[in-house]
Formats: sequence, C-alpha cells, structure tokens
Amino acid sequence: MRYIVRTTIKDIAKALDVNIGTVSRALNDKPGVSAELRKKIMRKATELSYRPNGHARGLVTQRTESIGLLSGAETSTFLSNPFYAGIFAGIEAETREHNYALMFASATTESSIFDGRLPKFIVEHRVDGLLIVGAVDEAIIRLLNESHRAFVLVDYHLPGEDLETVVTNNLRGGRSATEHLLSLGHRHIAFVGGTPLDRGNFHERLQGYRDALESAGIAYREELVRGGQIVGGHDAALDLLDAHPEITGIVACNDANALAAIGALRTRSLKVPEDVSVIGFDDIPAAQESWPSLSTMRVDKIAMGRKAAQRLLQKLEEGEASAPHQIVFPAELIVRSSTGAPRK
Amino acid sequence: MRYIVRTTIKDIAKALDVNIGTVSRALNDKPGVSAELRKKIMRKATELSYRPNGHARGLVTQRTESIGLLSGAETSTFLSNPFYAGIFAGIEAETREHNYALMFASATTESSIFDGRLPKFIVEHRVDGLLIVGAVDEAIIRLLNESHRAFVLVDYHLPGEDLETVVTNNLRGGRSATEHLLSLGHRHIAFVGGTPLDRGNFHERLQGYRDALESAGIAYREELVRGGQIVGGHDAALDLLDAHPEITGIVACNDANALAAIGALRTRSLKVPEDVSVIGFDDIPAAQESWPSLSTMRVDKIAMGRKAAQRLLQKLEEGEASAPHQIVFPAELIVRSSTGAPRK
DNA sequence: TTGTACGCGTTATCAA
DNA sequence: TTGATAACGCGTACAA
Repeated sequence: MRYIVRTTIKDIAKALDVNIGTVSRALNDKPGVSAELRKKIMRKATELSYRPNGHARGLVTQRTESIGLLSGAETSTFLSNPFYAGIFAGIEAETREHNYALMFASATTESSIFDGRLPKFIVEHRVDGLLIVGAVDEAIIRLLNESHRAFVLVDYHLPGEDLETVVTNNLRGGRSATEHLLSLGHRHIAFVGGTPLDRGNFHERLQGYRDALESAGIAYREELVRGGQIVGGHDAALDLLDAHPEITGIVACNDANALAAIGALRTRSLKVPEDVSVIGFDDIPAAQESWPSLSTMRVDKIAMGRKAAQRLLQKLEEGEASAPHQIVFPAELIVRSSTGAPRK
Repeated sequence: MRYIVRTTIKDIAKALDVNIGTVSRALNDKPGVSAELRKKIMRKATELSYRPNGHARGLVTQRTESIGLLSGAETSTFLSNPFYAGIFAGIEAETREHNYALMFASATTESSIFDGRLPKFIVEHRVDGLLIVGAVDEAIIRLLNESHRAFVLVDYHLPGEDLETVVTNNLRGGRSATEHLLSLGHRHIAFVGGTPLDRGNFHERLQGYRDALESAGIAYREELVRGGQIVGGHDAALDLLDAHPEITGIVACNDANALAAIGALRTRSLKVPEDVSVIGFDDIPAAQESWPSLSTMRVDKIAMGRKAAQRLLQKLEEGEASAPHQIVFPAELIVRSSTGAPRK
C-alpha cells in the first residue's frame, strides 16, 4: 500500500546535478563536501522532504537503529503491572531521546525457544539489541547470549551468570521494610504474597525480611509467611490473621499484595494501621491514592528503564569489548499512613 | 554490533548448486519449483538456520510487515491507564498472530507536526500502517491522511471526518449508566470528572447522562456536573457533596474518577452505596478489586484493540480501495456493589 | 573536493 | 522448471 513516490538521494543528486555519493556524504555529515555544496544539498533535501530509507540504509550498515522490548509476561499482565509500565516508560523516553525506534513483543514461556515462536523482530534481526523485562525462559536468554546478541536484563537476573543486568536491591529493600515495622515496635510480623517465593525478586525480599528479624533477635517463623498470587494476597492474609491473631504487622511482597491484604483486614473489620500495619514494595501509583495511603519501598522505575536503555545503547556502541555491568537500584522507604505503632 | 555472519539465500543456493531465484521462489511458496527441489531447499534452509533479511526484502517489496502503535498521551500516562493498556494488549495479540511486528511511540501534542518530532518509524516509513490510540493532534492526523498513510483511530475520532475508527458507544453508555441509577430510584444524580468535558469521550458520556435525565423527566442541573482530572475527581466530588447534600447518586466519567469519588465520600464518612451510589465507566481491573466493588459500564478493550488491528491489516491488503469503517463498540452495564437504592 | 561503481540480500522479470 | 540479472536506496572505498 504505497501511493507516494518518496524522494531518494538520487532525486536530490539529479536536481542539483551532483553525484549521489556527494549527496550521501552531505546528508550524513561526513567530510569531503564543500560547505557551500553541503548547504545546497541540505536545502534541496528539505525542499523535496527527503527521508532516508531505513531498509536501504540498514542493508548496508547492518544496523536498524531500533531496539526491542521483550516482556517476560503476557502483554496484558505486563502492562497492567504498574512496575513494568514504569520501566517501559523509562525505556521509551531514553530510546526516543537517542533517536532509536522501539519494538515491543512478549516472550511467554510457552513460546519456547523455537524460532517460529520467538518474536519476529528478534528472529529476523530487525533490532540492534534487546531489553528483556522480567523473568523470561532461561533457554531464550542462553540462546541470545550464545548467538552474541546484545541485550540487557531488567528486573531479572540469572544467578551466577555474568550478564548485563539492571535490578532492584530487593534484599536490602525487604530488610528496610521490615526494619521500619520493627522500629515502630512490632514484634509479630508476617510476610504475604509472591509467586514464586523460592527464587527471584520476592524470594530476595523475603530473605531481607528474615535478615531484619534475625538482626532484631526475633525468631523467623515459617508459619507467618504466605506466598500466593495477587488476588491470593487477600486469602493468604485472611488465613494468616485467623491462625495468628497476634500479628500486628504485615510486610507484603509488593504493593498489589499489600492492597489485597488491606482488603482482607477490612473483611475482618481490622483497622489499618491501628490494628495491623501494612507495608508494600514498589510504590505504584495506587499506593498513594489508596485509603489508607500505603507505606512502601519506592523503586525508581523510570530511572531503571532509562538506565537499562542507556546501557544497551552503550553496548551497541562499544561492541563486544563492553564488559557486562550489574546495576543495582536502591529501594527507598516511603512512610505513609498504613503503618503505625502496634496495638497494645 | 554484528558478530555472526547470517546465512543468505545465496549460501543455500551455493550449497545446493541452484540459483538464488529458485531458492527465493521455494522459500516463499511461489510456483515454479519442483516439489522435490523445494523440499531439498527447505531442508537446507533449516539446516543452515536461514532467516530472511527484512531490510533486503523490504527494499524490494516496499513493505515492512510491521505496524506502529501511536499513543496520543505521554507514555507513562498511556500505560498507566488500564483502558489503554487493554487496547494495547489486544493490538499486540492480533498483530503477533498475523506475524506482524509492533513498534511503539507516543505523539504528544508538544511534538507538533514537525517531522523531526514525529516518531522515527513514521517519518522513515518503517511501518506499513498506524494504530493511533487516544486523542492526538488533529494536524498529525490530517498530515497522515493527506500523505495517504494507512491508519486507524482507536478511541478517538474527528467529528465529521470519514476516517477509519474504532470507538466506544459513549453516548449510549453514559445513558445506560444513568438509567441504572434512575431505575434504582435515584433522582439527584451528579456527574463527576473528565477533562475535557466539552468534546471527546467524556463529553459524549455526559451527553448520555443528560439524555437519560431528560427521558426520565428530570431537569438537567449544570451545578451537579463537575469536570476535573482523576485526582481532582476526589475534590470535585467533595465540592459537589458539600454544596448539594441531596445527591444520592454519582455517575463518573470513568472508573478512576469513580474510585476517587468513593474516596471523597469516605472522607465525608458517607457510605457506598447506602448513602450514595457510584457508577463508573470502562471496567478496569481495579473496579472489581476495589471495596466496595464498582458498578460500571464494561468496554471490551482487548476486542477493541484486536478489531482495530484487524481493520488496519485489512486496509493494508485492500489498498486504497478500502472504504473507511466506523466501528462502534457497545458498553455493557456491570452491576456490582457500589450502587443500590437511594437512602430514604 | 567530487565522481564512479560496487555491494548489501532480496524479489521479480525475462530468457532459456 | 530453472537460471540469469536487473532493480530496490544507500554507504563507501577508490579513482579522478
């Protein structure tokens, strides 16, 4: 479906009676063109509203000047997660500022590593590099790595592998969240939500929770920990509260689960924070808008996205020489109204 | 940054001692190749893990087999709007299933129509067509239309223009929402939220509200209508409630504003729905998860996104001949627990 | 400083 | 059915 004949460097060359090589050099700011002629060419280019043809250029330069964002989760899940949405926004901003185009696709686990199921833009090399956000199939990452494709993992890492990553300091964050409750005087603190809980981000946050308890001289009680999906956060909290009425504080694996837990407390007519304090993780927009507003560990999602994109673009410039960085973003304690002193 | 020499049809041709033309035909399922040779070529292709080069192909076919998603809002605003996120997901699904790649960019108003500020993939014709989601600068739409680019407007339309659009039936939806409250016995019904309110979706929903009142023989009172941003939905509702304590029902321009209004009611210690009923619009995930769960007008966002992508792809196939469709999706009343009979 | 010409990988047209 | 070859638009090494 093409109606319009686009102008090419050939047209410009013809109009000015110069050679296409000269036009190409002028347009690309390359040396070897007199200032005068260069100006004339530029003027003619805008006059004819010339736009470079990405295909032709890519064919010779072997570069696309676009990068791909690969989601580890199903698209709707990915986008409806405010954490990932923030990272996406950061990536988009940085990408645009560097005049790269951005492609999007999701690589769900079912899609396996068979090429046909991998996003088209990866298979067909239509991007110079990849930003992989969230947990994707290890096999895919290995495949990409072995075929020397440039990529950066965001909010995910393969323990023990020396890959380019941008992640949150979950361990310290989980610890800080717990310490906040401890400092308020809480002693019976539960941990809710998170799947999986035996590895990944939530595991690290849980580990931070354990560390904080230990440092405070409080025994870790496995029965005060309940994993589960977001909606399950509600049920998990109900279970816990019914079985362990001594609980006065809850550390949630993320804000969504924290909000679900607050819903559960409401079901039991328990007040937040008078009866039970709740702290989340991520600082999604809803944390501020909810009632009561949610104390949480803030992660600068935009900055993470931007940083990841920066690293990728740098990698693309430096080429193979570039040594992998592992960048860790801190989580900052934000105290709002869902946490307070424990009930007497 | 290329480390690997990709195999081309030339390699396959050489390996099998046939001509590249033959290889091309075989690989593209074109006639003119013996079944036997075709099979041999296919086998060799997988053996050498051949991947077509999009640039080379695009250069000759003038097609990219990718489409662009253009957001009318700033990326973070766009993504954090569950309505748009749903549409995005629908678009992505449909696009992937048709084996098209998807590019993303936002066209905020400040970016004006100067080419340099338009997303790269549009300027450089790196997509075959565009899905424009939400309100973008009219000048951009005109520009695209005049240059005969293929595009579909989603959740937006230019009144009076015969463009390809996929929108929600806001008028009827606003009417249904209001009628729901009327049928419960409410007589003092306010309308909150929405910017702008003098045009676009929210205007149409407001119009539906007016129509419903009129049909019920209830005078429209301008003082019961308050526009405003989402966060402002809270303040708008507070204003209204303080000035007009007779209000027993609220129609919100969308779910986000409805939830904000509920927050406002809580601030005034008014119960939902016992004291005041609230109904939203869109049926975002939070509508179901909130407390009380929100009655709303459901819009099938995924289906809208899919439909829009379908139309675009069809347009691309049919070419100029394709007459613009204006597709209108209904909004379905979902009754949850935020609406009930008015207080006595 | 400017021009020439080749090649990037593919499709398509024509001839064999 | 198969082969040869000319585009497609651009960048660039080399020649002038």
